[in-house]
Amino acid sequence: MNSFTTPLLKWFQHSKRDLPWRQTTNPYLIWVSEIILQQTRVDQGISYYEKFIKTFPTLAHLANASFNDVLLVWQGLGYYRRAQNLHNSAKLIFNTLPFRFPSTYVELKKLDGIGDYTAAAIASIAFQEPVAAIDGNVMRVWSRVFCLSHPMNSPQLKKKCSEIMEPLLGEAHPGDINQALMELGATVCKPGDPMCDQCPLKQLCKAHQSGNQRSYPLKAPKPKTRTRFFLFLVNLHLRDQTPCIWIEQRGAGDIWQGLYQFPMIETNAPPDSESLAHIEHLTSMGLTEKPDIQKAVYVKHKLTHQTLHCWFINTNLEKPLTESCISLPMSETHRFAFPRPILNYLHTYLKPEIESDCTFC
DNA sequence: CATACGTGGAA
DNA sequence: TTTCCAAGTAT
Repeated sequence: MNSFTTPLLKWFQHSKRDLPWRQTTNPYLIWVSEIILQQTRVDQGISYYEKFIKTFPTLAHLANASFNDVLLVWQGLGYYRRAQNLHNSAKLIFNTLPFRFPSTYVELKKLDGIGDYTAAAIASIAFQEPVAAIDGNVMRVWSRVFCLSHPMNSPQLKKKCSEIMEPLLGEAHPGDINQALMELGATVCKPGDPMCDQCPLKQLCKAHQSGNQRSYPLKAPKPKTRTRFFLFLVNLHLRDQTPCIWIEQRGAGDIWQGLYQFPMIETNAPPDSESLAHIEHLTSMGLTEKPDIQKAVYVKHKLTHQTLHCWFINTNLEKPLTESCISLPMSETHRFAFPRPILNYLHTYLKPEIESDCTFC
């Protein structure tokens, strides 16, 4: 037995958390959990996993669902391309006869949304294939154990981890070894304050022995961020005695692909007389009153690579801003997926307004 | 290979 | 308040 895997597996056996996806070996469910957990904390992912498998209990359910319904379940989780990829891959698997869930690393990796890590995770956990699942946790653990001097997320560090793990996975329990390393990274060998006293690998860890555990892994460079200014035109109106709002779907090539928003104007600077003049120009579209920026609701929303400055402006736009706008009854907003800032505005300002304003009763 | 892609909880 | 960052992938 290996000097790493023996203490690791023993520790995992009695220290692992009781997580919903650990109660199954169903590859479909393992797959769903792995996609949800990409760049996502376990705490945040659990409720989404529960909701997802309740809505789509089998691959057939997912394959036969509409993309809109998949996106709706994903609403609020972020990285929405994951939902698209999951749905596309489910349809592909389900419609390729004879129906069989891909069961090897190589087959899995061909699917949209499944890269090195996820292919190895599913192959090892659901099919016992001895392949290394290397995520951020695993890289942090090995980075400390061997004092590796490559920055986090660098291809070099990933390659190094792959070389370290290859001889460990051949004997038995590749799925448990992968999960044990991830669990160790998530609960003990944490980024900020590793709890080395509880670590099954402390005798083997070079960083701990030299007291340098906090110096590893080396930090990845900060991503550059760009700043954007969004003006959302909020228009509550009556259609057939029913309170409605205009919404439009976001397209490809930008954030929030496939989600819905209020008609929006993006400017290069915070709203000023120039941008308001631009909005005024929309008078031809039915805007009969100049929007008052002072009354706008302002929200700052930060993404990994962007800082969004959002203003929500009430308008009396009588026609859609573009051809693709939909006049949606307020009672139907729960059928569409919105980005977090839109959803927050909807629930904080629009829903209460409808309930309190008698003109909409 | 560097960069874009969300969100929310902890420090 | 700001910063960090979490079970990565696609391009």
